Amino acid sequence: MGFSTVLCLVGSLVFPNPENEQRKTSTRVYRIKSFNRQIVGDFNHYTADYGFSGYRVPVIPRAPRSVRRRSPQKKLVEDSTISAFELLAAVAGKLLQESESSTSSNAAEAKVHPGFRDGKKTSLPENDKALKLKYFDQGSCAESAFFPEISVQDRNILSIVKELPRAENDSILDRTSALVSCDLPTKVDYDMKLEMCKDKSSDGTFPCKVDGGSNDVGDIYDPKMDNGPEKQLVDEREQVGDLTMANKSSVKDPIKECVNNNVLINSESSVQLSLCRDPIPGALFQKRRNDVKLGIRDDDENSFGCNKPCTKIRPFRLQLCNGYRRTRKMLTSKYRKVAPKIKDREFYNYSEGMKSFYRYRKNIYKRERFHWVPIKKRKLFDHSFEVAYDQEASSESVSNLPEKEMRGDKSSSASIFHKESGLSASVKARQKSKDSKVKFSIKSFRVPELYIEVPETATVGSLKRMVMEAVTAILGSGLQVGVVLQGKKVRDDNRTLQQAGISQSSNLDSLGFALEPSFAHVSGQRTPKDLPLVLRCDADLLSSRSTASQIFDSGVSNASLDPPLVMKLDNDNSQELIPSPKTPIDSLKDGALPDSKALIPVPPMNIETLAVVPFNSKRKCNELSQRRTRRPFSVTEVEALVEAVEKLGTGRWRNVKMRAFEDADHRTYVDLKDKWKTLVHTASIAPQQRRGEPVPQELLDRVLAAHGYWSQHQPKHGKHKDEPLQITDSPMEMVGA
DNA sequence: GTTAGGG
DNA sequence: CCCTAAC
Repeated sequence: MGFSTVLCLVGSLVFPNPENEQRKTSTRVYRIKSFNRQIVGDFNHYTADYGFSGYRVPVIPRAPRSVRRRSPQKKLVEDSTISAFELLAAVAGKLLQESESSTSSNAAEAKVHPGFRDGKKTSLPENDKALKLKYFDQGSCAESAFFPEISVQDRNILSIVKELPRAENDSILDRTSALVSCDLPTKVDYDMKLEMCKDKSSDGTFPCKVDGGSNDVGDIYDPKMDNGPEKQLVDEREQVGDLTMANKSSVKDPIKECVNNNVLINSESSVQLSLCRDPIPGALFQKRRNDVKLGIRDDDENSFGCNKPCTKIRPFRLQLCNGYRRTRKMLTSKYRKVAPKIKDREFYNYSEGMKSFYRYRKNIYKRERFHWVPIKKRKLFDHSFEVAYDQEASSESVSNLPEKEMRGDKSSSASIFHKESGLSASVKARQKSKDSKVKFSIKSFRVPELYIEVPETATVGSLKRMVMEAVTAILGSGLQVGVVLQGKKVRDDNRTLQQAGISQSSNLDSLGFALEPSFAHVSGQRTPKDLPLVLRCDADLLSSRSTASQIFDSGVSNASLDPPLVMKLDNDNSQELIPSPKTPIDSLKDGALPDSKALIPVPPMNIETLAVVPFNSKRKCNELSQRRTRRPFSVTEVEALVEAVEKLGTGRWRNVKMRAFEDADHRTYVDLKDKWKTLVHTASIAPQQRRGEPVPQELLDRVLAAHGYWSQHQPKHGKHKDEPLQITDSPMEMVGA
């Protein structure tokens, strides 16, 4: 059937909170939360290739989204800013509605329209694009609003903007300029900028973007680029030129082909497409508290409804590994909960936080564990997933789906954010009772999370460039699609959807698609051995979670946890655009984008700075590692354990290990001890209360018998080291008799 | 490095 | 499984 897509690039930036500019640190960390695109596709039930190249699908207009749905905005420190955004949102929404009927199905072809004001910029894309604007404010949960299909032609928006007080304009402008826009959306953005920049006298000029058609990547505004904005613009355009080109070709490919060929999509093309063709973007504006040194993922708050308003910060660390990737391990809410305690500690030092993190994790996990309600945002801590249930998105997707049939259909949407990789995907899955097909509506993909650290004195323009660089690097390095089902990564590409559990009857809400960076050299670092390598150092963390060790018989394993890219800009002279032929990012992608002319204001010394992985140097790798993957004991193992304990007793786990689990590297004696503990518990409870793979009652009986016996004979504490052997045959005989 | 226990 | 105190 037809394969249509709704593309939406969402760019998010974390802005420092101006109010808290008290910190001496001249560095700011920007977190690019996401660049999303939406894809709607229809997949054959039996195709488990996941090779659908949604990116190639033609862009279709998105249906308008009601602005009313926006959740109430939280009070911001900067009311003006809020107002501005709200205003924009409102306007956008209005425009959207108005233009709803005029949407075209092919976004690729943007029409040129005469400027609507002052004869300024003239080309205005006509296509409707969806503008998703996420707005994160300090201390508040993420507020998001979708502005579907904004008709650029509508000049009302312009007028309104223009009427805003200068302060507001500036705010808007700043934020707006931060948008990574493409295509049509860019136009809108641009026009607004033009209007606003009239009043801006000192910030330089706004580069006038030359309309390049639908493939524009969007301009990057650099207020400091007085001396050559145009040139900069050109460079930037060139930078993405190849990407755009690549896109074109792929875009034209009928989706059908991609879908039916069962061929994995060229990740690069996909990436490029997402980068260049994504219509528009939105921006996530987030504020960070500067007074808190330990950052905590803001998303966490959403998950737990935390009331703390100032914990927008999140822990992060920089890592130098062919591109600074951040090992993202402990970004869970517990972590946040302890923020108050560690707020004054070293910025990158989370040792304390980690402790707390672990301490709290369990409770939180318990709380979340069995809840799968459609809350706004939810996470699967065990897998570092953030699952968001976006009603808006859902409704939007539904209303925009090409097939009208979808309307009224019971559909659910859920997005899963892979915290470790920074990639996420929102999926809207619907089941079609006929044809044994499962329809997926991939609402969005996220590029890996980016952490960019720049000095406060850096210019917005430099920041933008860095973001662009980072994104380009990620995209250029290639991406691969991952399928996550219920927190587990489906790795077996040969499985059918049915086999993988992705079927009509399955809970598709828990299905997610993730874009995973696929750095060649990184992948080469993957641990060859099939070890329970959960505990690894930063370098390995890059992909440790993706190693084969995680692949289980079922073909499903925990999702990989790839850290995000991290960029750091420490140079106060960042204003000076330093053509960096070999920036960290460049080295990262290394060849991926040989033609890139990106400018990265990161001097060599900064590279070294980056090389220093804050966490790394101060903590043990294990501290950052994730909990080992759960490896349930098999009946065979239990049997071996029982037998060993029967003979050795319950106080010599090391011996038990050597005796019965010598070759089981993944079973430590502590594990055995713990298992015995649970076995005893299991044996003592009612069978109905037992979970997991059932252990033969016979074994459980032996467990109880041995436990009872050794409890009395206390072979523990090295009482009689040799007794076990001596009584090897007596204990069980006694008990069993 | 091991154990024992609490989490 | 994790974490730690106490060997």
